[in-house]
Amino acid sequence: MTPAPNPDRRSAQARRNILDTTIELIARNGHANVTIEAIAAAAGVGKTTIYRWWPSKGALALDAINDHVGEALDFPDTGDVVADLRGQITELVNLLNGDIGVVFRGVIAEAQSAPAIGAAILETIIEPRTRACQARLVTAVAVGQLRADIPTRAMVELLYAPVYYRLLLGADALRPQDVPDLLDHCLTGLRSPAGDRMAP
Amino acid sequence: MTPAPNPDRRSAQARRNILDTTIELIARNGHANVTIEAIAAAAGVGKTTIYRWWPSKGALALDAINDHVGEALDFPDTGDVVADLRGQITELVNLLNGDIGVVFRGVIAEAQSAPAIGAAILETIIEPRTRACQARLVTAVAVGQLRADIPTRAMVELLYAPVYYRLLLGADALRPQDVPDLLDHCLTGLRSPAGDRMAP
DNA sequence: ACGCAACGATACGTAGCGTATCGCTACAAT
DNA sequence: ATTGTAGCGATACGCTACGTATCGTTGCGT
Repeated sequence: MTPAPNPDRRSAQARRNILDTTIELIARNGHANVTIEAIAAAAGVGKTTIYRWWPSKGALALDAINDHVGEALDFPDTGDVVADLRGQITELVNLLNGDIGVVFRGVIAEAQSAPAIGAAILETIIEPRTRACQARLVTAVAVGQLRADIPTRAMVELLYAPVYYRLLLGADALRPQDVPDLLDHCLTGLRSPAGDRMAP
Repeated sequence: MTPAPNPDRRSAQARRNILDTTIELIARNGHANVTIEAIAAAAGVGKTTIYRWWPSKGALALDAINDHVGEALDFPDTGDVVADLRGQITELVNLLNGDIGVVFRGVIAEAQSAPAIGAAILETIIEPRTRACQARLVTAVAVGQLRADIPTRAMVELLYAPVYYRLLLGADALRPQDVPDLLDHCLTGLRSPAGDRMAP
């Protein structure tokens, strides 16, 4: 293996240009249609520099996402879990409807054949926010706003799965204004409150 | 454009070999790690033959999926919508946990940067089964088993989104034995039946 | 002033793309 | 029976991007 480079001597300027250019190029052309050489050229950087710090285009794009999103999407606690979820999911939907959404789709795509990328997505994006959401749900369960007989982990998946389903498999994007209904359906359930009146 | 080939003179043998080999190779190595040249070689076929009938690896893989799945995953109607959903979703989970799951993940991945593939997935896989599910839900609504104030389209997404979420973003696969609980959570909802007892 | 390591640039061999061009063969029309 | 047609497998082609190696250059710490 090539000797590891020294992060202390790393050019902050080159890193910034690379991360910004990555988002811009992928957002415009799609992940699969952007080459590392093109990113290097557009960023005014030697492609050696990219390969020195990132092992693949997917890893670079994932880094660019995390750099751009930063501390956004943190979880509030107003006491009303429905309002908190509505706010957070709406914010996520807005983010995914922009440039970040295109880049994220590409990274998830690459992860389907590259387990290392999948693990990195989970570790840097999904898991931290899942845990934050779980923590919020735990307090909601404690005050009786949510059922206590469902693992909060399962709740998180149930709430966010439709967002990612629409991102990756939907005919069109989920709109922010659709979030309240979506949330209500998850919370109230599909079963009729009237019960089964099939047989007379 | 190259003149369209005549389907009547197409070699059924070559088509069979290509479709079977595609599933086999992608299931073993992952979509991104299989080349059309490798499929042609393993199928004992000239790569010209593949390019003559399929425009891309994604289109070929999608065809191979549809060929292998065939009429499976049809929708029963036993009168009990919960049992019917449980059976159908379990069947889907089993399918996605096998070779088809690997191939499908690859096709969805390719679709993220290739809108034509995405449209083809919707048209040949998602939409027909969504409509079949919707039809079953409509009868369930009619007999009072499901709420009448949620569009059946939204219900379908709510039920199936967690399956695809786990397929594409999960740390590990959804097990068939997890389906009943998942279904119950969707049907009953996350909100506590006791109501909010936060403030004394 | 010096040395080191990251930098941008460039060259390189390799893999796979998608197309073109071979006879060869199976089948349909005559 | 003969002939024409068109899909077939094989092979060669130019091209693009990959990922690595190797330059001289530059900027920073000592």
